[in-house]
This record gives sequence, structure tokens and C-alpha cells, in this order.
Amino acid sequence: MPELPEVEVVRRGLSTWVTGRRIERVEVLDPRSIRRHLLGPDDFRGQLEGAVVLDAVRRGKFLWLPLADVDEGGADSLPHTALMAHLGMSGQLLVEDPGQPDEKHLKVRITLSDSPGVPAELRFVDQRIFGGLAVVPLVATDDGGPGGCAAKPLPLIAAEAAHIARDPLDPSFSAAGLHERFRARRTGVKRALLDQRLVSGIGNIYADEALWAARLHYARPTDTMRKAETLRLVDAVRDVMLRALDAGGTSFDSLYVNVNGASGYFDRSLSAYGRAGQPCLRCAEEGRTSIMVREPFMNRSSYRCPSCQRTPRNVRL
DNA sequence: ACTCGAACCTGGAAGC
DNA sequence: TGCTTCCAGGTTCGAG
Repeated sequence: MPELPEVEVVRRGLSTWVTGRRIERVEVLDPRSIRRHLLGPDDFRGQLEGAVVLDAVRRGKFLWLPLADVDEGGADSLPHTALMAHLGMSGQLLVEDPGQPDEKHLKVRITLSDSPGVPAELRFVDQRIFGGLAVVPLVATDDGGPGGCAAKPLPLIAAEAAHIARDPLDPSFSAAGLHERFRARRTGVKRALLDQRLVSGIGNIYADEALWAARLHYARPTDTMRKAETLRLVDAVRDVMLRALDAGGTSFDSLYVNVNGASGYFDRSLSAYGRAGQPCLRCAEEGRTSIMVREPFMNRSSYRCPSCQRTPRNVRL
């Protein structure tokens, strides 16, 4: 399950290996993976073939490659379209040699112009099809700031991601702004963390990790949050993401742009998620014993320590 | 306008 | 052993 740090690793890989190359051929093996491209596979292929990849940009878990249009001559003109990618639950973007056998869940094959020492294919592989690709317009950002994390930041954002808030690793992200949005909401803090319109890039796992680190209950009403608590929570989110980025970034020097759901971080560094029945690490450190619990939440699960993440007075789910 | 649950999808795990 | 059911997850969409 790629989270923001894994998507950032993919972005860096694409930035290094795909930027500057021309798309020669596109093969859609499963149209469900481009269902967000409403005009269908033929149009998808037609828009991509001949285009040159200018950069790799990420906001939250949304990733896009701004394209130089074939018939646009001026190198100084801003790009109009981008190849948009979301990895969903199980998506992978792989840069591979054409000789490699097709993956079982290979969905889209993109053949790139030759580049010395770099494989020629960009492959989108996705088992559960929650992710997908689409060619989308680039629109101006509403605040005039950069669209997201990029090598050459532009005040443009893929239309499909325009409703997504900035993520906590974005230099333009405002924790104070998030606090204001919390106060204006009538919902629980975990639901707010997962709402990509308020803050992007946080999934179920990192939400639990950050809430545990910040000692907050998932059902804490956001309109009762004190500013110090919001800032503590934002710090915790950043910390979790940066540590995962450190762990995931280590394999980045290979030619393969790879997202692996079983990254070392998930295996070794989780303090809350999946730890039901096990002792709370912080309580243990402080000489107390409390057992982590799993509770249903939004048809999923939340993990917390009943001792240091106490149930609030007015629960909001 | 805001909030929340359903739906999408696959395969591994758990239950029978 | 083989079958069925459950569960995981991010995001969008529609109902309330």
C-alpha cells in the first residue's frame, strides 16, 4: 500500500529516469486502469504518443508527468496536459527492459525513446485496480504556489488533483491553516486527517501512527482541538512520513522505479497500526502496561492505546 | 453546504 | 481438503 513517502520515491525515480524522454508507444492492456480517462483508450494513446515528459510532480499521493505537446513548438510555453497517475492500493510504476516478462497484473505499457543505459518501458502494474492513469489538463493552482513537489515547480496542477489540499511535506503547507479548517469542521480528527481536501497524503496506517505519536483519540472532535494539539499532530505526521521516506529512499539508486507495499518501514517501524493485543510501546517505556486495541472505524480499523489515547468526552466518528 | 456510508476490486486469511 | 466469507485499502460518488 503505497503511502506518500513511497509515492515520493516513485516521483524521484520518474524524475531521474523518465524526464526528457518521448513517449513512442502506448499499450492499454486493461481499460479499467484508465477509467478516469473518459475518452477511452484510443484517445489516451493518441494524446500520449509523441509527447515529451517534462517533469514529475507530486501532491499527496497524486502524481503527474507534465507533457510537452507534440505540435507546440515553443519550449518556453507552459505545458497544458499531464499524464496523471494514482497508485491506489496496489499500483506500481516500473521502468523495465522490454525483455522482462509481463507482470501478471500489467495494465499499461508505455514505450519511451531510447536513453543510454536506461530501460525503454514504463509499466503500470496494478492488482486491485484502485489506481489508474489518465491524460488530464493542467490548471492554475488556486493560490498561485507550486502545484506540488517537482524538479521544476510550476504554478500548475493536474485538474484531477486540483481539489486536493497540500500535504504536510509541501513547503507551502500551513499547519495554522489546517487548524482553522479543523475548527470549522464537525467531525472526528481521524476522519479529518483522511479527508484529502483538508490535508493530503495521509492514509489509514499513517493516521493511526500520527495519532498515537500525538496521544490523540481518533474520535476527538476537530472543533475542540487546541492549536498546540494540531501542531503536535502535524509534527507527528511529518515525522512518520520523513522516517518512512528515509527507509524507502534507500533502494532508490536502482534503475527500477518501484513501489513495494512491504517496505521495511511497514515491517519494522509501526507503533500503533496492526498492534492490537500488544503492549503500547510508550506506556511500556514509562513503566506502565497497557494493551493496544483495534476498533472498527469507517468500515475499517483504528488502532490505539486505551491509556494514552483516551476516549474524548464528545466522540465524533 | 456539510457529513457519512457505499461502492469499486482482488487475493490472502480465516471460517466451516 | 475444498468451499465460502471476510477483510484490507484510497478515493469518488450519491444519499441524507
